Amino acid sequence: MMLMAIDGNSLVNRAYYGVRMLNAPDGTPTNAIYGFLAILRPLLEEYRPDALAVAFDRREPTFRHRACGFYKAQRKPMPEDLAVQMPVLKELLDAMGVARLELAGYEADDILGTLSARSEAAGDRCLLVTGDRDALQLVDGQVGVVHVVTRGGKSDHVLVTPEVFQEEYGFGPKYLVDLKALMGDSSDNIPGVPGVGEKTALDLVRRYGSLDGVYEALQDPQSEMKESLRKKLREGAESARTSYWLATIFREVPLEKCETCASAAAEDLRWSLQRTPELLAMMKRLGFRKLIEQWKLDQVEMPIAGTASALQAASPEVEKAAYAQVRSVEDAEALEELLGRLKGADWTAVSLPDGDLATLELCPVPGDGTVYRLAQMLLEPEAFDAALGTIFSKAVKKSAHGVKDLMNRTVAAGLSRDGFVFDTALAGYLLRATDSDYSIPALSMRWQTGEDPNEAAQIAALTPVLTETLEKEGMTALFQEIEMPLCRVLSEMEEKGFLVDRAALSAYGEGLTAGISALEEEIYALAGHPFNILSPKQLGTVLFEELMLPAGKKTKTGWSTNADVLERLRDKHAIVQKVLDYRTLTKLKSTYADGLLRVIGPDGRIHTSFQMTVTATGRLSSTEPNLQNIPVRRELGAQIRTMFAAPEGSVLVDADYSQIELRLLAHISGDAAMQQAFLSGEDFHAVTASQVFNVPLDEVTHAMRASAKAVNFGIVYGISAFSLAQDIGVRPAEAKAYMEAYLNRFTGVKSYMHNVVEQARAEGCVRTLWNRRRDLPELKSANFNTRAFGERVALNMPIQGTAADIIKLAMVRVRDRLVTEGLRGRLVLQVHDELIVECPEEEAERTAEILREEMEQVMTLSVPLTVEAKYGRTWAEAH
DNA sequence: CTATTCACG
DNA sequence: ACGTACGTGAATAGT
Repeated sequence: MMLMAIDGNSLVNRAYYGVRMLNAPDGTPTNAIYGFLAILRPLLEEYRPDALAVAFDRREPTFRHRACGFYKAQRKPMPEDLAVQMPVLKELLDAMGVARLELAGYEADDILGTLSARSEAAGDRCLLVTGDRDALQLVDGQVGVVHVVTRGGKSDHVLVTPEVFQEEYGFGPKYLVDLKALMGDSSDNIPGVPGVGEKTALDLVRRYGSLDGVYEALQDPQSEMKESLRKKLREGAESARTSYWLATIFREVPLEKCETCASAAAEDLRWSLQRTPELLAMMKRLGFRKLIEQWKLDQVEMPIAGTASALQAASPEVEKAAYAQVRSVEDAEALEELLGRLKGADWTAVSLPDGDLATLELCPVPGDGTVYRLAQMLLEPEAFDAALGTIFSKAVKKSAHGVKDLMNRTVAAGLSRDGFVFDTALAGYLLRATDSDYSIPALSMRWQTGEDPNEAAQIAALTPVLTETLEKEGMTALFQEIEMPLCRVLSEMEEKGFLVDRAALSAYGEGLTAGISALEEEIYALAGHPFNILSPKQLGTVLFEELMLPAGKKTKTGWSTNADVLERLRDKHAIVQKVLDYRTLTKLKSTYADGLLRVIGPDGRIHTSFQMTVTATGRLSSTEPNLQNIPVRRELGAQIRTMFAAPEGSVLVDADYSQIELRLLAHISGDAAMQQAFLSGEDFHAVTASQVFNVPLDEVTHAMRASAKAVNFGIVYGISAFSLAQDIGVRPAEAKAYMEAYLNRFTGVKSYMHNVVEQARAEGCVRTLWNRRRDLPELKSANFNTRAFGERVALNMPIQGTAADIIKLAMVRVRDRLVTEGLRGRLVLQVHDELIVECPEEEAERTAEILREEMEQVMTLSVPLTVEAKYGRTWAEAH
């Protein structure tokens, strides 16, 4: 017997924020309800519980509120469009026959705690489903928590067992309460011990076992604890006790008093899906066609017939939608038919409905629109593997959604990356680079390709529409010659990864910790008391109220405490420099030392993901981790680059474009003087300085060059005199004079700035040299700031975007050159104007040569594109 | 979740 | 008179 108990409020909140917008046919919002079921369905399939219950919070104050006035005192009310969905969800659960538990005075958490306690007592297993980490305190031998998380906008879940918890926290689940008593929880208004954050609290519980253990150790003068921490713990003792009580989930809720459910005995919570006409009617009313299909709810009416026809017969309002027939391929004969169809088709839409290669859906085109579903489970292993081999061969041309990621899957399964000819996500992105959602439903909405819930069918419908639109926009070459080939290159780079010296990084982190502790003590001493230095709010109070330093800029929530502001205050008080240093060190520790250590794979390498559909300009981005923002500007941070290395016998070759954006400005604007400056081969910023300040080249000072450099960058970004003044620390009038002098020397740039904005206004978009486009609705805005922003973007995007086109094409060429010349070097990283290849030592020179050649020759411009290529054992050495 | 801060090109 | 540079991602605090 296994009971699954769900925290309804927690799940519905995740669902609400996870699903953007969704309405029933009658217009009422349904996103939270849909999201709830979308999270629940895979859980039911995966864990197959015998019994099911959903617990909800009630509006009434709980026993915690009664005892403790501030508990969740400022809890925000539920958003209106979520609140209206709650009764509907409950009605739906009733229609599904799922037991619903709620009781005034108790939170859903407490009901879960009680159910799990009772299950354990009865010797039953129990799975608690929640998005709330607090419930992890309930984990025990027979009690697991399915922790629902949102990753990258998608809902996912992790089964937390005692072992998993121990591994992650370093102590047992029941001490989670002790942890929370120390660190507090701002979202629940649990204060904890002021000044003790997550790090300290974790360390304390690991070391002393429990809250009691910590306070016993506090009594012991022998125990190793810094005086500042002792002070915090002493002062926070009472708060910690209260927090402990608040954080403890109550496990003896009188469920018998619950009015929404006749009995909470496990036997009476037994559940299996009953396909009733009432449930079907309700799902239709809500417009959940996909769920009706997935749960086969319509089988109550037409048990055998295909889903599409059943729906059409049952529901007049969906009659228009002729959904694709989905055929499950379950025997050799059906497989034969599918392979025949693939052979006869020009191309085939492919999708992985479960996100892995265990299930494929294929829609051959041209064809009769049938979607073939191929499931590993339903076929002989040999037959399934052979089918995969054929499908992912070069001969079968495929269109898919997110080709790079699909390639990662195929290659991990020992299959090839060949034959991908179209990517609907990538095409959708190229056509509208500023959209935020390129999911299949979003694309089919935008491109009006119908409402078929089947992904493969949608890909098949979208592919020709997007192909034509790309052609019409003149973007076919960009798509075919740059973006599609780049999928393979990036997939290979992600697979290879970048080798990191784990031990060195770890030691570096230890060093930072020492520095951080020392600074912390000094800052507390200077402030006169401990506080959270990383909290802008608390820091602002200390600096601007207690120490009475002159407050500068404001943010919408209070005083600004950013580095710009603090640097101006550096000489006013000794604490300021220490705070700046503290920020630097904690940043390096948390984001880089700890952050990178967390993602080093078993192969000792970091495998970043490159995002191809994120930026508005055409650049790539890098996530989990971001390897495009590894420190370099300051020495301490740049040390991290010594830990990115090549393996023994290999080197890293690092090639970067020199001033590619300014060269593109010179080319695109057609400014003869600027082109001449680049053709002369002189130091460009110095030449600019000599022009702007009207002095001979050899009389340009460092300061003049620095100012000219700032102006150069500013021009590329569409700067104002005010911001330039801010940047280089002169008065706006002076900055304005620089800019005027600059634009009078480079009149081509001046007219370009004017023309590009004019053209953008006329056409509603700007383009790169490869016809990558960005829409600019901002230019038509009634808001001055929005319009000004649009103008700056109009100036910048063609430059930044062309640079992106160029390096992407270079990546494809470099990769092909390395392969066709039989060299063993492979790209490992791109950082916007820089490429890094890892190669055997003996191929270093040749590889550097190829990088330089391909990068420089990728396009012929009116100015040379120059590349500097170096190599070394580490990234620091090679750059 | 949003806001702030700070790392990169 | 407005408000003040383009493009990103991650960590943390606080709502």
